[in-house]
This record gives sequence, C-alpha cells and structure tokens, in this order.
Amino acid sequence: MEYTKKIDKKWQNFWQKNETFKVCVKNLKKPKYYCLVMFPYPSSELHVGHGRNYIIGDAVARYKRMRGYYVLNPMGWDAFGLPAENQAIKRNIHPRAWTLKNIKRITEQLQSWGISYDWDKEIATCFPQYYRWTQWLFLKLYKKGLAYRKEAPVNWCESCKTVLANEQVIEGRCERCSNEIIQRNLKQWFFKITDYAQRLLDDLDKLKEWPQRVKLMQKNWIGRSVGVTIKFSVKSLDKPLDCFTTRADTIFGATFLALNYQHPSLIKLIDDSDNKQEILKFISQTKKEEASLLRSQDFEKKGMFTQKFAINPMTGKKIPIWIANYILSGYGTGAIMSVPAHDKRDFEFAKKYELPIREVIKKPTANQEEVYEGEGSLINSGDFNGLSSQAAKEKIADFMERENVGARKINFRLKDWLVSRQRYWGAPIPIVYCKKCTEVAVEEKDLPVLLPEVDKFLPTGESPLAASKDFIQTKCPNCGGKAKRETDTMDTFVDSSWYYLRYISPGQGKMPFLREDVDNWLPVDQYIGGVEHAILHLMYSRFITKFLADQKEISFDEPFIRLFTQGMIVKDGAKMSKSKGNVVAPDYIIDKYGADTMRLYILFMGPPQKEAIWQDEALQGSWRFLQRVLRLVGRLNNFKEEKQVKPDQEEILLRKVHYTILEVTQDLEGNFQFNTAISRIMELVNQIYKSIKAGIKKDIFAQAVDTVFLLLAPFTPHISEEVNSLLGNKGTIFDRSWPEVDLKFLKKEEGEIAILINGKVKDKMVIDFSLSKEEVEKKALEAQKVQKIISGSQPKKVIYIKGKIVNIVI
RNA sequence: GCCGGAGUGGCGGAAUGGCAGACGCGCGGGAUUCAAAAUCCCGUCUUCGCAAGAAGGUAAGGGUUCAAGUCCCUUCUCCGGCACCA
Repeated sequence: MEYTKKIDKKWQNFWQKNETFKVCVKNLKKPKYYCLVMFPYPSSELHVGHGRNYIIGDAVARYKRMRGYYVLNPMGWDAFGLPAENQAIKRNIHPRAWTLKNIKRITEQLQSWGISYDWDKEIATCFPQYYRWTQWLFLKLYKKGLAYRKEAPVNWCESCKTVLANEQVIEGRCERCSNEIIQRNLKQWFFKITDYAQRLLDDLDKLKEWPQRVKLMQKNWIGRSVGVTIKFSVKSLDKPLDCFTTRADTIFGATFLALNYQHPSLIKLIDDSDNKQEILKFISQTKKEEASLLRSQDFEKKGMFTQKFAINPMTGKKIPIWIANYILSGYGTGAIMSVPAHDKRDFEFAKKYELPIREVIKKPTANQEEVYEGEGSLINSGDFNGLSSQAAKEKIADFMERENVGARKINFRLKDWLVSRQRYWGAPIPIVYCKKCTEVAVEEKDLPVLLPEVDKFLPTGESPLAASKDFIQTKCPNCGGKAKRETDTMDTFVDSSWYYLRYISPGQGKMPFLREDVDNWLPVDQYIGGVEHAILHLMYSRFITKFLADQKEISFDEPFIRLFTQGMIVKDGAKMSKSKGNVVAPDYIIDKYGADTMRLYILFMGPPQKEAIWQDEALQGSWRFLQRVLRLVGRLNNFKEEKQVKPDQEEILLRKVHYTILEVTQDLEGNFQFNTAISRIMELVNQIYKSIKAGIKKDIFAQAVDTVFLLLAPFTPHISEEVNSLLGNKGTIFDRSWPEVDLKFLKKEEGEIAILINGKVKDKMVIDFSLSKEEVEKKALEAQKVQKIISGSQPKKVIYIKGKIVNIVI
C-alpha cells in the first residue's frame, strides 16, 4: 500500500464523525489529562514554523490517551490585540473581518494536519460571550483595589500610538513594531501585580516541572532585593531624603547623594540655589535625552550640584546632593546614596566631578581594581570596623531602626501591569466617568460593554472608541446622571490571562466558568508554547490564577503544572517568517507528502526544546521511511513462511520489539524526546526487514508490525489508523492501549563486551553474562590480542562492568 | 556588565562516567531497469597503509578517574534573558 492524501482525509472525517476527541467534562471515569497549547493570534495563516507547537501538543495528547487518560485538548483564538489589528490596518480591512478570516483558515490548516482538538470547546477572545468575562475579571480586580487608574510615566509607542506594558518593551523598543519607546506622563489603568510579587517569586519553587530557565527569567524579572531605606536629613526640607540601598554596610563610604530629575523634593530643594536656572536647563535636557540615551551603550553620566547638603546619619557629616542622569525614577525612591569606592557607577561619576572617594570595605589583597564591589571586612566605619559585610548589614540596620534614621525594606523590580491601550481591537474597560460620582464601575449585570462599530479604527493616540458617540454617552450606574464611558481597551494579555479556565465551559452564559468543573480539570497538566512567553503571558496567568484563588473562585493557585517550551524552526539562518521570505507553506507539503510526513519530520528534526533547522531534503527521509513502513504491511499480507524459520532471529526481533517499546516510552515520559523515540522505531523497522529476510514466523512478523504502528500512532495518526484497520481492528487505534514491555524478552544471557587495555578498546568477545568476574577476567586475559600487548606481564588491575566492558590496567 | 544555555562528521543530530558519531540527510559504489524514477545491498570521522591493521579524534588548555563528549578549573566562540534596579 502507499500513503496518499486519501488516507488523511478518510481518518480526519472518521474522527469528526465519531467525535473521537470530544470530551464531556462531567465524565471523570478515567484520570483526566489537560493538554494545552498556547492559543495563537489569528493574525495570519500558519506556516511550518508555527506547526511545531501544535504537532508536539497533539503527539502528547494522543500518547496520553493511549496511556489511559481522558484527554482534553482544546483550541481557541487570542483574537483581540495589536498583531491582528496591525495586519488588518495594513490591508485596510476591519480587524474583525480579518480575524475571522484567519480563524477559518487556520482551523482548516490545523484540521488538515490531523490535530486532535475537541472543537466543541473552541473560544475566541474577541466575541462578547468571552470578553464579557474578561470585563468581569477587570471588575473583580477593581473592587479589590487591584485595578486602578493613575498618572504615571509610561511607555509610549509613537508608531502603534498606544502605551505598552513594561514587559512589552524589548531593549527600549516596541515588541510589535520595533519603534523606539518614549516615556510620557499619562493617566492609565494598572493591575496591581506588585501585591503578588513575593508570592509569584516564592511559588516558583512549587513549579517542579517547569524549565529552570523560565523560572530564572521570572525570578530576575521580579527582581527582589533586600536592603534598607536610609533617611538623610536636609536643612531646607521638612522631611529627609530617603535612599534605598542593598549595601548598608558601605554607608560610611557614602560621599554624596544623587537624585533623579523627577524626584518630588527636587524643586523645593533647589528653590534658592544660585544655579537654579542651570539645573532646570539640565533637567529639561535630561528629560529629552533619557529615552534613547539610557538604553544606549555609550551612555555618558552627567550631573549637577544642587548646592545643598544632606547629613549622613552614621557619620553626622555633611555630604553634597547632586542631580544625576543615571538615577532611575521608577526604582526605589529615585534617590541614592553614592559610594564611589564600592560602586562602579558612583565611581565613574565621582571621578568625573572630582567628588571624594572613601574606602570602607577592605579589598582582598589580590584585587587590584580601583573599585571593589564585593563584600569584605569593614574599615573606616567607626564602631562597625572589623565586621563582615553580612554582619554589618544587620547591625547597621538594627542601629538605624533604633535611632529612627532608616528602616529595612524589600524592593521589587516588577512594576504594576499597565493594561489600558488606546486602540480599537480589544475589550472595552468597563468603567464610566460621572461628574458627580467621578469614576464608577459598570455593574456586572450590564456586561458586556460591547465594542462599538466604528468607521475609523486607525490609531491616533486617542482610543478610536472615542469617535463613537453612542458608545461614550451613558448613564452613571450610581446616580443615573449623564456619564461618559472609558474609551481605552484592555491589553491582549488580559484576555489570555484566564482563557485556560474558559475551555472547560466555553458556552456558559451565566458565569465565566463552572467552579466544580474547573476544579476537576485544572491545573493544566501540560502546557506547551514558545519561550517568548516566559515572562509576559506566564507571569500574568500566574497572577490572575492566584487572584482568583484568593477570591475563592477556584481552588488552585498555579495554573500550569508542567510547562514545555519548544524551540523555533529556522531556515536559511533566520527565524521562519513572512518578512524574511523563508516560510515553508504546510499546504504544499501536505499535498505532496501527506500530513503524517510533515508531522513525523517536524518531530524528528531534533530535540523539541531546541531550535531546529528546516531542510527540505531531510523531509524526504520521513517520506521514505513512511513508505518503507507501509511496504511492511504489503509484505505481511502476502507473507509466505519460509521453511527454514530461524528461532534465534525471532528472539532477536522480539527483543528488539520490547526494547523499542521500553525506550520509546521512556523518551515520551521524559522530556518529550520525539526525535530519539522516532529513531528507535526506525531501528525496529530496519530489524524487521532483516528478520523477515532471515526467516521468521508470520505471527511474530505481524506482532512486530502491529507494535510499530501503535508506537507511531501519536506521531503519524492517519497511517496508524489505516494500518490498524487493515490488520482487522475495529474503531480507532486511539482506543487501544499503549504496548506493554514484556521483560522476559529483554533478558540477555550472553552478548558481546569490549576488552579495554588502559581504557582503550583493543578487542571484543562474546561471553555468558552469568560468568563471574574472575572467569571473565581470565577469558579476557586469554584473548590473543591482549596476550600480544601485555606479553606475559601481570596486569595491575582488572575492572569488569557487567555486560559492557572489561578494562585491563597495565 | 550580570544571569542562564550551548559548542560532537559535509549537514540535522545520538550517547544512566563504560565500545563516540545511533537514527536520518547528503555523498560514493553496486544490483534491478531498454532507460529513468522508486527500491534493495555495500561504504562513508581524520591520517598512514594495497591490505590486515595502526595512530589520532567531541571548541582550546589543564585536572580528577582504571575509564571523560559527559565531572572540576582556566580560556575562547555562539545563542538567550536582564541591563546604570543602587
């Protein structure tokens, strides 16, 4: 038989007709397994680079089903948001039309690849029945004070004409369009994710089955640092300047203070300074340069003396207060104590402006550098001399707290999540503004706040929703008076922060999800997606899950038990993408070679968590292999048992069969090593060819072939189904169970081991594994080649590793 | 700069500290064929050798070990994340 497109279609129709992959969430007779692939932005059709995700997920889902789980494998669409909107604008189409068109197209594509989704669970975040609950989530947060509006310096993309979350700014540029980001002071909506910073950090330890590197990235992003906030009193200010530091042990070396230009006390501080005008000029210049300079590598530190002094609370000495362009406004208090002897940045600044440098930590003798940033023993530090940095940090913090000149403080790098966007294609924020009642939440019963139809959805800097008078004008839910709606929409990442809950009850109209069902099916057992979401989506989802757990809406506080991040597919040295012009169209491949060929090749390319290089020629290998496997079925049907059946061949084949089951199972149970699993099946197929050539009985041949197709089923479901039915089985192969290893076939009584001399292979011999160490040693020493090399002398030592090697040391 | 990860044939890549290069691609040779495609068989790390064989070999250098691609130290290169976070 040959593999043709007809086989793909036949079984895709079969699965659909028989609802093979449909899941009834109430039916919990078998252990559940929730397999989830990150849902796509329907911003364009899929190419093979996207395919890896879904094919890996499908292999996992099908495998787990054969292992006896009740597998939920749903699919949906992250349909709102910038990616689709930008594409639509480019084509001058309405974002909705463009999105729906892509959803239709991608659905066809996924079906043509034979991905086993339960399409009854399909969701799209752009439909009112979904975003109604995104708005519900917003209100929940709002009522708990975790959604709030404030004016703050925010990231603004001039090309996308919208604000962006910190997480969406990559090296100072817009994640979507790479335009340079500028800072603007705007009144925006935030989610208070910082309230959860400590828990998001601590609970990373719970995530035993997440890749270490993802956890590390989150840890760094959260960026917890422990230190003290120190009060530096200033004569002309009524309250002291607070400075956060993690190095209280270096306080005696603080020779000046440095302030960010936005520091709230600055204006008052310089009010009567002689150089006030110059400072103001400096401020406006810094403001201009900040966005581009702060991120560039050749950033030059600049500053200006305020002519004011603060008192170092430990020494009682006056130290100058400077304004400096290298101080961040959004971290700590926007002011620092500078210790040039032990901080490179402060050192650089002090050198430039000839500020005093005072060493307070003893350098290790070996260290020749001018600045020593490490820890050590304190010097020039009064009563604290001789203490280690560690001890001094504690003692100094104690002292400061006692004297009320400072207090212990934990700072996080993580900032609140900026969720409002001045864009059309998103869920409207359910808030109205009333003259009398100011800011009022829309009532839950009035949800959804429908996204209005507008003619103009191009970004202008103000939300396009503002153009719809019908939308804006409303009644205040509080007083019934005239009110205006909020016109910003929500960040796409809000939509995707809870979608895994919605799959369980996608049609539910009265609530976002049924708690009982969600508690039964979640957390997600296996989550699969690209590492590019390591911080954004995965952190937001964790936050929202924790929040909902706190509100007693669900009874788990981590959404994803196991995470797998797959590598990208690259071609011609670049990530596969339309703009690079290196995409491979899956339709063409499926048309020519069939879905299973593409699936097999994508899984065989290399370790799935690593980047993989697409090679058209290598795809042929998968095609050849499948044809070769299928020829076995033809051979089996016309098989005439040879007269000279060789029992040892049968033994070899059966051992190979069971060894392969063992290895493939281990590969799949481990870190999804599809590539090695497939190579082992290839080896088995090679062995079958050898064995039938040598002469074996038909039933053993049949058994081996059956095993091959069972093991291949998660990877090449169409072919496996076809062969399964040809071999006389009814129904779907996915209702059969995964083959079991029979250990009796794996026992080996004798075999070849290598003889090494001083660790180098010199000879080989076949031995009985039941032989004792002494007997093996004796036999090895008798080997001709060994005799020749050692020429009669006594070996110093002999090491025998059972079944593997014997090493003779001379 | 800091924190991760990786470096193995012509290529994608295999190797619980125990025979490096499984499996596949490509390439070479042969069989089959009127011919081609497809298929099947053999070969394919490097050097020396007609051969049997010998020697070397996992980025570079050093170490631990009976035994190192694998563990430890130093250096180099590449990739990813964060980046004046005090």
